[in-house]
Amino acid sequence: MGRTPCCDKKDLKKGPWGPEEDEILINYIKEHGHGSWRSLPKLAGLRRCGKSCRLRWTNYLRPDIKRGPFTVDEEKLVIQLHAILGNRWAAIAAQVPGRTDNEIKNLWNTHLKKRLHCMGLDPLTHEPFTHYGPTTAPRSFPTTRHIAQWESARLEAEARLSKGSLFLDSPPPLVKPDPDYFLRLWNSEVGESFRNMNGETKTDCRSPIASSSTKRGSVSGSSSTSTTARNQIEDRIDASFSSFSNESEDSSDTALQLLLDFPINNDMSFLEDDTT
DNA sequence: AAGATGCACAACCGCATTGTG
DNA sequence: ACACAATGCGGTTGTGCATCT
Repeated sequence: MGRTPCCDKKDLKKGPWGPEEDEILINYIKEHGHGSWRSLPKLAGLRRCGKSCRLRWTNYLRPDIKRGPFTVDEEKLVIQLHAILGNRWAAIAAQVPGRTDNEIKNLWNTHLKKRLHCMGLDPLTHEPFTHYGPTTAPRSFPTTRHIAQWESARLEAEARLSKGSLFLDSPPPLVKPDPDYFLRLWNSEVGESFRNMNGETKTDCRSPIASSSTKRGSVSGSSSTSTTARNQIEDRIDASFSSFSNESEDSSDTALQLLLDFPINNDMSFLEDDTT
């Protein structure tokens, strides 16, 4: 009754791939395509299971993979897509060109999750934490309605995604799936409600941008530099989005507005280094 | 200088889904 | 409709490197 193992575990190598193995795999796929992953290792002469070969190819060796650190707009996009799609890394990766699901998952688990947490948001739901006491609870904001609206938008996005089309009723002239769809969604009334809801929280965490793009606080750090830091961040944001807008030219205003509306802009205190 | 600690990333594991006979 | 195989996906772990104490 038990599931048959994906491969005969005997005599198979595990652990990190060596350069020779990479070369064998690349050459084989270049020449024959991957075909059946299960039979590939035997045909290519690799002592790996098919699963391992597929993973190595899709996460590392594929020629269209973009390596290097995530840009600010990529990170924003991942956060926004996560709000819509949840932990569906493959679906998120499909909207972030050149990035793999594994990479995005790692980014989320190592950086973005902590960042949302620092911003007072639940990384799972993107909602503000509700651990405040009864006296301070701003229960009046229409959380339930917003969540329902947001969930509705999310479900629609999922449905469209699953159909391979991300466009609304009147398709834009672009043929490719457009990340800007999510930006528009985020910037819509629903997104705005969601953002406003998030914006009610305060945080004293340090900058997500600084912490991700520099190693251990190399961004200058005292509270008196907050304006400078803020300007720097805004400059970087402008730069990021101007390049982003080159690909979808009508999105620049929306994207910039989106970013300016993003919760980090509501309270920039965490941009400051947390050295005390 | 050396050990401890934390972080980032690659890889593995097991379940879910899809395809096929 | 069912069983089985193949593949895809997400969660988790292992490892190497950088930084801290």
